[in-house]
This record gives sequence, structure tokens and C-alpha cells, in this order.
Amino acid sequence: MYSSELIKGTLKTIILKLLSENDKMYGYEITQKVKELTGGKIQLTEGALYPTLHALEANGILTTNAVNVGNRIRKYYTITPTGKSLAEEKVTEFQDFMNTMIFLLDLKLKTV
Amino acid sequence: MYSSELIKGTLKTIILKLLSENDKMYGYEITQKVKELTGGKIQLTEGALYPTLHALEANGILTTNAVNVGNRIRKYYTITPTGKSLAEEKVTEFQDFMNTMIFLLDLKLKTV
DNA sequence: AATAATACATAAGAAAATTAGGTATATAAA
DNA sequence: TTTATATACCTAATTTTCTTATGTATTATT
Repeated sequence: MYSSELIKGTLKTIILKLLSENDKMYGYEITQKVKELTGGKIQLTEGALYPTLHALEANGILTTNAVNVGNRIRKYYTITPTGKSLAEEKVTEFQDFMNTMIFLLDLKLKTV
Repeated sequence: MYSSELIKGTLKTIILKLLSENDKMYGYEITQKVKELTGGKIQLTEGALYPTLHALEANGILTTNAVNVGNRIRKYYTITPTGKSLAEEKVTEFQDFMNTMIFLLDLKLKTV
């Protein structure tokens, strides 16, 4: 796991990117997907995730659709067109930020 | 300027890296150096910088040396050996984090 | 003379995560 | 069969950290 301070500020970007590439996802699924894709290095906590999802919904960036799975509720989130362009902005900004940090921290780069 | 949420968590890493490469620096100098190196894209605020410097000093990561420049005080910070290895850890961690994010966000760069 | 730049510092408030707890069903292991 | 783990949602108190604002004071520029 990375130090939490490092991950801070990337939560929204991660959520929006995942929802840009998947029609719909529910909260728990997002935590599992991120854990899987990062080999456990990023593990979203529910206390951070759910309030953020609610805020994104309140701002018209995501919409929800509650579904019954057996006797359990599952809340699917879908990204809106507004959300999709926000996602692109966020990813681009992060990429720009990384380039700045690479220069500032004097790191070496390799294209793949 | 990047959104502040994005910069959060990198402040210590930036400070420690700069002080690893410079014998001594004072607070104001750090803000100017970061501003200069990032073309104004990262501008450290005093309200964030000074408390962080004080905390790093309290934890034995930095030591200080106050100097009179004319009638004005300047507080030089120097990194300790403990601080130097922490700096390396922090930079390595950030690099690792970037690689994880590059993969997660499906970007085309990789740091070495 | 007034403004901007240099140089330090702190305190109130806001924002966001952590920690901890709550509810509940389904499945696997002991 | 009972216990633990996994699934699946949620929120509230606390902590952490930054922003914003303010304060002091010297030096340089307009």
C-alpha cells in the first residue's frame, strides 16, 4: 500500500476513468477492480468511496440505478456526458502533473 | 495551476528532494524554486509550507540555522542523514505510484 | 509615497480521508 | 452448525491537512 497522503486527490480521477470504460459499476465492484488492477497497492476505503460517489451523483456527474441481487441491494453508477468530459480533463491534468513531477524530482523516462 | 487536491500529499516529497540536492535552503527560497522549476504550475503556499517545515524539524528530518540578512531573519533548513534516506524512500514511492497510476489510467508512459 | 517583493509566522475555517461503527445477506470453512 | 469471510450498502466522529486570512517587518521598485 502507498502512504495515504500520496493517494489523496486521485480518488475522483480513478472513479471517473473506470466509469468511462465500463457502462456501469457499483461501489464494491470499484474497490475490487482497483485492488485487482493495482495488485493491492491501492485499496479504496468505503468511508472515502461512498461519500465521493454521492457527491458526484449530486453534481450530475454520475447517475444511479438500484438493483436487487437476491435479497441484497446493489447500486449501479453510470457516468453522464458531463462526467465523461470531466474524466478526460482529470486524466489529462494528472498526466500533465506527472510530467511536472518527473521533471521536478529529476526522474528518468521511458516510452513504451 | 493544478487543482489543489492533486498536489496534496506531494509537498513533503518535493521539500525533501530539493533539500537532498541543495546544502541548505530557506522557506521562501523553496517556494520560488518550485514555482520556477514548474513554470508556475505548482505554487507552495506559506500556510502549508511553514507548518510542514516545522514538523519535519521536530521529527529530526531537518535542522535549522537562523541567519541575519541585513535586518531580516532567514531560516536555513538542512537535511539530516535520516532525512536523506526518507527522501529517497519518498521519491521511490512516488515513482512506483506513478507507474501504478499510468497502468490504471491506461497511459502511455513509464518511469525507470 | 506607495506598492511589490522578501521573509518569517500562526490561527480559524474548510475539505477530505481515516477509523470505527452499523445493518444485512450469502457463502465457505471448521 | 456455528463461525468467519465475503458481499454490499451507509454514516458519524475524529484526525489530518490545506486554504484563507492575518500579522509583523525589512528592502526594493515605481
